[in-house]
Amino acid sequence: MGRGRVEMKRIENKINRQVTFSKRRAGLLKKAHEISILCDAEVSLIVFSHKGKLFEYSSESCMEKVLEHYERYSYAEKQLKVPDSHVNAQTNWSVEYSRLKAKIELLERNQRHYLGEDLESISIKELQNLEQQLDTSLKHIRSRKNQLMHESLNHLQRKEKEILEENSMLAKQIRERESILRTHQNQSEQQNRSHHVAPQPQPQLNPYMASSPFLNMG
Amino acid sequence: MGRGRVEMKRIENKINRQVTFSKRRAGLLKKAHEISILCDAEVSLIVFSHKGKLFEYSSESCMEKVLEHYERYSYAEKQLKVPDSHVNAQTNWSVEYSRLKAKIELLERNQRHYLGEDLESISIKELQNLEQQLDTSLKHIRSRKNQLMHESLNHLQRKEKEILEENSMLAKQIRERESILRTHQNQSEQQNRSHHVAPQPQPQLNPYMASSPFLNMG
DNA sequence: AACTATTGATAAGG
DNA sequence: TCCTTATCAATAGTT
Repeated sequence: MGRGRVEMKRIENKINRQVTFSKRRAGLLKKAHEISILCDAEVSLIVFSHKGKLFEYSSESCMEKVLEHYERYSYAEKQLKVPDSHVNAQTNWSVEYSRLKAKIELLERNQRHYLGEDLESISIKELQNLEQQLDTSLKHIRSRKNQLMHESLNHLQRKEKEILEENSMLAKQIRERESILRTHQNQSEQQNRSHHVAPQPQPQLNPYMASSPFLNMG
Repeated sequence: MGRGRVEMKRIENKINRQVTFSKRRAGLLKKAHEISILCDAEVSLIVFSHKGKLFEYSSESCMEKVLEHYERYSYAEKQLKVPDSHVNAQTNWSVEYSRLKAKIELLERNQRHYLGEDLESISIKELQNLEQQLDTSLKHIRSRKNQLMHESLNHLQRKEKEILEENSMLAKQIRERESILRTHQNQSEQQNRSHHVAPQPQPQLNPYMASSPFLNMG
């Protein structure tokens, strides 16, 4: 297609290669899409340009979905084909990778169900199980929440009591200080009758201000 | 290309779809190969047929290589990180492995929470979020369950109606058969007054037996 | 699976 | 990158 036949080998001219790449890439992506629509197929196409730029097509909403499908499928195939005999380091990693991917896929699917999403695919029986499960979960969660709130309440009540006690102690100290000051004043008045000393104004006490300067008076 | 334009929608005819699938699949794989050769690109193509059979092409020796490249690339893109160029295959696998492990751990932790387990480690605020989340999930699940049960009910009601109609049709046919028989009996009696013919016993009709022999009476 | 009429992809050129 | 056009590969429909 196009003017003249093309030889099946790397296009050495850089510009030509770039142009052909972008044309054929568009065509390839289009055809990938078409087969997925026409034939109801699940398609994933990944293309890295020579320079390392990524282009991709996925028939599904998310590429990972197809890749996970692939990993699961090829994992199952490998399990059937290679019965644990001649395994090198490379396959070990691949197998492990596929296994983890499959596990993640399963967990994510479950999570969606726990979040009430993606429910179209599950049967009435499974829905009932799920409902019962979440009902039980909610009971546990509410019970734990109540417990925590009770503990929190108790803690606050203890704290309040402590602060009140401290408060009354501070008030007592203030009264003592007052009486001492008054005694001193009386003594001063007796010693220097010619001077008039005005009474000191009382500062307001904030009962919750733990770092009040009065604390340092103990 | 081909005789007449094709509409871009799922081919409903199963045979046609299957044939088109295998033709276009071959074309797609060929083109994927061609672009990888001509333009020196790294290509991976995964196709699952409607029935779930896998077909794949990879320009590299091993599909996993491309997928790994993809995962690294898209993961890096997501993380907005610059892909470090000086990493060997070993560290790649290690990084990928621990990434997956971490993901699984997180998912499993979440799952335990959704199942009302392992609640000691989470705060009141998180518990409240969880409670609200599961409450919403339960609403969705119950709504979906109700929908399914309604559909099931409607289906059964339609079925019942159909069966009742069939039933009454069968009853009508029986009445017709009876009257024909009676006519014949009368004729026989008139022709052979010397013979006494006993009335035929009525067979019991099972209303749900669709394959009743009466169906064949037209 | 093979054939073939027709379309659509694309190489080359601007 | 986009447009145009000549060419031919891909393929839809048929046998």
